[in-house]
Amino acid sequence: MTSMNSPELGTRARNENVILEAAEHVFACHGYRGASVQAIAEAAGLPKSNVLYYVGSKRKLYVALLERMMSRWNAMLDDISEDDDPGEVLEGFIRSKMRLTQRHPQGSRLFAAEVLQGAPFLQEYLHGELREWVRARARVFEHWADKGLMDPVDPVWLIFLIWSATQHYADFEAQILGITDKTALGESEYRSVTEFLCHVILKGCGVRSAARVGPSRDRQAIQSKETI
Amino acid sequence: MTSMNSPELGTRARNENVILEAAEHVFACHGYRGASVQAIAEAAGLPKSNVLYYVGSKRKLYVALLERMMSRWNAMLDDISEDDDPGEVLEGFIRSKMRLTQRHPQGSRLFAAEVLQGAPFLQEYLHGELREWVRARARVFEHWADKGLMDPVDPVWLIFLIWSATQHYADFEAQILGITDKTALGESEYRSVTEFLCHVILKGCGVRSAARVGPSRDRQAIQSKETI
DNA sequence: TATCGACATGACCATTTGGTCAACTCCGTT
DNA sequence: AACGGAGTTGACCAAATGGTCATGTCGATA
Repeated sequence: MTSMNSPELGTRARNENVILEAAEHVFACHGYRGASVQAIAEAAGLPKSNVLYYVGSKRKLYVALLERMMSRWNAMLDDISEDDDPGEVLEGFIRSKMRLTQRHPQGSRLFAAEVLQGAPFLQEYLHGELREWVRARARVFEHWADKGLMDPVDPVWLIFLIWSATQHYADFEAQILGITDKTALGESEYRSVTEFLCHVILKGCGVRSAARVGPSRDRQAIQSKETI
Repeated sequence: MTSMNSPELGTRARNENVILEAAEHVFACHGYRGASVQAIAEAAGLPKSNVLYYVGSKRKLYVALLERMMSRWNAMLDDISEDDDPGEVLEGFIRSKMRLTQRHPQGSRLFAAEVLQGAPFLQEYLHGELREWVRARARVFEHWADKGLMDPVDPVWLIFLIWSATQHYADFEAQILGITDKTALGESEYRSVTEFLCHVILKGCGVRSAARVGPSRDRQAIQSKETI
């Protein structure tokens, strides 16, 4: 294994991957307490002892998953400035967040389950990094409102609106499938929802939509960013 | 006890209430599997045996809580018709749903946890009653769009938008508190969020806002409805 | 061939799980 | 005073929980 860290993953990396995927699913379904190592092991197709051998403990596994999800989230974030175009920024945010939801629904649900139980493992992150990120964004939004580029809405509520509206399609997938009578949310649904959200939210905030003619430079930038 | 079913609750009713409240909290935090009868009993201040004596089993308790939450939801629902005013209806929906979130955050979280695990106990409801309710609403929205009373947005996505944006303030309370650095969401926050959502969503759908001068007939109707 | 470290896993452990049960108190009726 | 049903609860059970450990297998190096 020391001799090869080449394209083909070593045994360790391969098994850890399998375990992480399985665990993300089980934790997302049942939360931290409700998930059992046995269930994760079965989902991974490995004996329980083997799972513990790789991940150390249930707690470490859970933390590793949360960290992976937060790093995906961080990789999605842009810095923005007052000089940027409000329409482009808002639309970019909506599209990025929606893409995150689409690509990592399990991770999104894992995050939701963690927050539902009071975010015991994410207190620090929420009160630190994320809070500052939101405040920075909020300041810019307020500046835009002052300049008359958008309605003077509460910028924090606006961020939460985008967050919730996109997150919903992962967390409440079961409800959406039940109601729309589909068996899965496909590319076309995600596209349709994204367009809808861009329309309603931008218009609702009095932001003129960014020029939308085919996939723009902006959109490609987002795509390449999200390809972790 | 047979002789008195007067104002003062009997022992049974009183204890069942205590247990339901405690259980709603624990189930909302940890989901069905993650909640233990022991934890519920401690939260209720009763011995485990006593809890089981009243509710029969963990499963029955969980189902009872879901049913209570769905009945609260049903009690909130209006029938609407094409002749109603789109602004009034949309605003009424947002306000009602927000009030439900505010009054029953535990119940909202319980519902979220249930849906997160794939809604095993609510399949029937989602595919039946709720689906029909959404479809009926959607038809009316489409009719309004045809008449030019609102933008031709996908009515189902619109319903989900309202659902998610309001639900968020219960389910992600921990995140919101962490980010806004508050310790609780109070009446003023809920009011502020509600006004924000009404503004953005109505404007975003191209619906002219209903005449808003103080608490209207409409608003009082909603209030009295929600007083279960 | 012997050795070593990564990988694999069944046996096992203390604790907790949901649930049962028998014994008990308490109080209104006879 | 005797009875009976609602309420109360500790003792108990089999099963599942997270985690440890000893015993392996296997392939690369010496």
